[in-house]
Amino acid sequence: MKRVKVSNNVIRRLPRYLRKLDELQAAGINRVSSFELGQQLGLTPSQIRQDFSCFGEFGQQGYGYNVMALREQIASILGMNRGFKAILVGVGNIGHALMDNFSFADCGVDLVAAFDIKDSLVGSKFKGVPIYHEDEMQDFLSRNDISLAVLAVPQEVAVSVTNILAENGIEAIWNFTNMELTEPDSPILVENVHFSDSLLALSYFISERADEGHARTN
Amino acid sequence: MKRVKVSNNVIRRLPRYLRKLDELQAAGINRVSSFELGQQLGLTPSQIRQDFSCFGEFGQQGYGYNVMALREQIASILGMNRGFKAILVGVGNIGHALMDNFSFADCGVDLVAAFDIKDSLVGSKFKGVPIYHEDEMQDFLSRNDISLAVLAVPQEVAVSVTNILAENGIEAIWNFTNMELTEPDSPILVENVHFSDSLLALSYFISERADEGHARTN
DNA sequence: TAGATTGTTAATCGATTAACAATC
DNA sequence: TAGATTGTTAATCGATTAACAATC
Repeated sequence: MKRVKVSNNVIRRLPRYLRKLDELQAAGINRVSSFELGQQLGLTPSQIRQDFSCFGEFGQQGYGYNVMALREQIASILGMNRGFKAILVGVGNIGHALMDNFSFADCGVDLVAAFDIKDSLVGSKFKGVPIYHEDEMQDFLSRNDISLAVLAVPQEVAVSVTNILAENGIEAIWNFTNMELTEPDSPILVENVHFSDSLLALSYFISERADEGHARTN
Repeated sequence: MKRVKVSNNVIRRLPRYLRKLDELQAAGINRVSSFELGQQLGLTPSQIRQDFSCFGEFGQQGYGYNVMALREQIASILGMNRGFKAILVGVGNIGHALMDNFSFADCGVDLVAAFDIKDSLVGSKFKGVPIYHEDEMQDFLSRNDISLAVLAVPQEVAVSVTNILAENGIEAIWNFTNMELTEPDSPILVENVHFSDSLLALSYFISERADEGHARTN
């Protein structure tokens, strides 16, 4: 697989391609052109072909793309079949909701354990995932090859937990706390899920439309 | 306030400015330059000044920006003081986690009601927010000026609920289902929170680094 | 006043779009 | 073969960065 420097915009579109291809596959469609894909995703055919060409040649002239084959290529590019292992730190509401509703497996990620400090949780299993005490985390990490930590602890302890994770070889943090964890020198990858950023952007768009609508009636 | 067409990139940075300014304010800092702000956010001073200039002149030559004043300007741009009202549809794990952990008020949004079909929930209140039966939603919407719906229902009913919301004057949907709701012709604003897209992007970056690291050792 | 820093204009850089030869 | 559609190169467009006069 080619591994040239790919822009962030392209990478952020890959999961959207994947979802759409899954949808097409589920609908029994096994062939798609960049034109059709573009229409359904609101992108130009050019852009889609450019995006794919960052990683190789997946199509066929005069035909387009095989849905299943393209889906597998993109899954592979995203690292979905590398068997990355993850732990969940913090089994509060958000952590619990993730365990219950979110399919890590569908992303090719193996959630192997969860950690919390609450006695009522420690020792139990949820959907097959054991919940251990956070004191055991360091030991667990040293004995297992964990790439990823899902951080869903209270804000107050977010930074200290992050330090423990970083010291114990975690490569990436999927951050559900509202804390900015990215330290300039740290080699750890952080992907933030800032609910408020998302809601505020939406609030902006509602405001914008309200103002436009008002202007139009004047 | 100026309302020129502002690029999506700029809008997505506004909530980050807001968070950083809140942080500075909490730390008792009341003055900041574009240079300092840039350092802390990993942006260039130029970009920050360009971003702000889309909306007006908030700084002062030789001084920089007053943290509190700038914070209020950005809050206002984001529509945080417009008193937008929201309802939550679906009080499962995710919906419950949002009610419990997420501060709508901090985003200037007033969560006035939640809806579900579960008898054990209907009629109760959670953190002051009443939970009604989904059958009452249409009636509720007709009698209240609700801008925003937080969609946290099971995937199977996402589209049908969206239609009801659209027919009853909802302007925007904050979408926590993994369904693609954006219909080409629909005037409703949709902001998707796709957990899987976020995790898959992270998975890509871990893979990329692993490959690079491997290449480096060769 | 001298120093600092803005807002804005111009230059650069990167991403998207268009065009088209290659080819299934 | 003729039609369709790719992968890629060139053109365009937009976003970021640099520079600097204005001014606090």
